[in-house]
Amino acid sequence: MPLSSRIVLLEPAEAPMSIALPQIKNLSIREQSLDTLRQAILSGELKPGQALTETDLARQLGVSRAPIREALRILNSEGLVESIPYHGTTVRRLTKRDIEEIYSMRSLLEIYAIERVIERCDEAEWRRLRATVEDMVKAGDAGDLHAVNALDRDFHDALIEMSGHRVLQSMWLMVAMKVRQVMALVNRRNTDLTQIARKHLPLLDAMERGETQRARRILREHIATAGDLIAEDWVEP
Amino acid sequence: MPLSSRIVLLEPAEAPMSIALPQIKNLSIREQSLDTLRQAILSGELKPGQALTETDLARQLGVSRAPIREALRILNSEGLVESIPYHGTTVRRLTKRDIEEIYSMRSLLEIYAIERVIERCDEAEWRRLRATVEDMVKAGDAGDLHAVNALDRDFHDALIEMSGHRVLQSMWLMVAMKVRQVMALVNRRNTDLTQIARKHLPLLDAMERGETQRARRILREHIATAGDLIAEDWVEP
DNA sequence: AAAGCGCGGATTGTCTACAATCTACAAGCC
DNA sequence: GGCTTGTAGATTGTAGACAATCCGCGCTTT
Repeated sequence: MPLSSRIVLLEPAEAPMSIALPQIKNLSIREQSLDTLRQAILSGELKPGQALTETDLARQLGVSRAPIREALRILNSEGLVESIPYHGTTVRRLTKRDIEEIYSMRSLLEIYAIERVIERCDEAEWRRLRATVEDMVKAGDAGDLHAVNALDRDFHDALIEMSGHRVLQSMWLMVAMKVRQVMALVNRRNTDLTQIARKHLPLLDAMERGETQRARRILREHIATAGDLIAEDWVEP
Repeated sequence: MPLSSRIVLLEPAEAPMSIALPQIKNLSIREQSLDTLRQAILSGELKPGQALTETDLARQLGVSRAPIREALRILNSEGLVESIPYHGTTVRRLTKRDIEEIYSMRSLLEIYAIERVIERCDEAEWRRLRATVEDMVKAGDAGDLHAVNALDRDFHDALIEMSGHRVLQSMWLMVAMKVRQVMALVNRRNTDLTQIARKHLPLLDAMERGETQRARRILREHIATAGDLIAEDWVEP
């Protein structure tokens, strides 16, 4: 038996094997169901108002009701679904007011985040942000809607993460999920991709120069116009 | 049998019987367990780090594990407990950093709330707020710690509710729970009750006069000093 | 003596069956 | 006919049993 190789495996920080080998994670059925359902709601696959019957979900996913129920309770406290005792669970409906509130909360949280980021961000992180925006611009020029969306999410998530505020981050998670859901439900017909991507440049400039007030103003308008555009032609059920 | 009385009961809107008869609410065991556990955590009865074993809880409450598990999942996504797969659930620990973050988030949310309240509050609501503060002052003078706490909560909850922003309200709920927990865990030795109660008066004045900037400053300092005082002599486990 | 090995106890994860409750619709009564 | 009342079907709520996993302890092996 090659003892040497075993010893290497036991050495804690010798070789960076964690990079080569992907983490093996045996997620519980509850977590898998949760992820699946959440993803389906955020992608718009499960539409607001749609009924989520425990028995049906369990049969579709090939599991029992217990883990499904626990997943639904979690989704309920995340505000993505609504449950009525002995009646059922449905994907939560979104009104125009909801959308306005979601975007105003997003504005509040994100502006607070960039104030903190401006104070504590270092050179490496600025480069990381700038690289993301540059990729976004490229994707916009190439007309790759999917990539622009993903990079836009990355950018704003990174902003929040860099704030180093975990409570803020958990609140952001809630709001960001709703934003994703809204974005998936609205049919963006006249969206100029290159425009969206390039809008991030002045924000990043202002932040990097430490011009807090200007950064605040740009971000506030950025989010407000986005929210207003969506809320405007939102069709209530 | 007195038939007449039965007829009265059957009349829908004749007599205001809904006032006489209290609503009967059959809360599920899950909800009852959830309320019980949450209350125990917020009151400090269940201390951070304490293990919450499903079997034990089920036996203590005289129910099965299923509803307990669902309650624990909800508490987990509320951030009050922490679960590790196949290992157990514990009351979430609070670090000094947590407390700083909680109070800074409270400040952010509540300042945003009063900005909205100043714009849209009407005469009756100002009276309601003022009455609460006056009661608080009285309770403070009487040295009734419990009453001051309850009225303080009422006051700040009312502010949030008056903002008419439901998403803000749901975020507030999360933060306010943590604040309650912290307040219950810290031993306030040198708290001047009359001082605390009277501190609300200038805030209310500034708001009622529409002096937004001044109201912001007062509230920010009010919350910051409270948070700093607690964070200062917080003993980490 | 120290590093692997396996075993037992404790805890969580999942499944199945059964009970409680709600909605809607049909039957009965005035 | 309109209102109450009862019943059927569907759905959620709860219970109890079993499986999977983790942890620590003592044992073996080198």
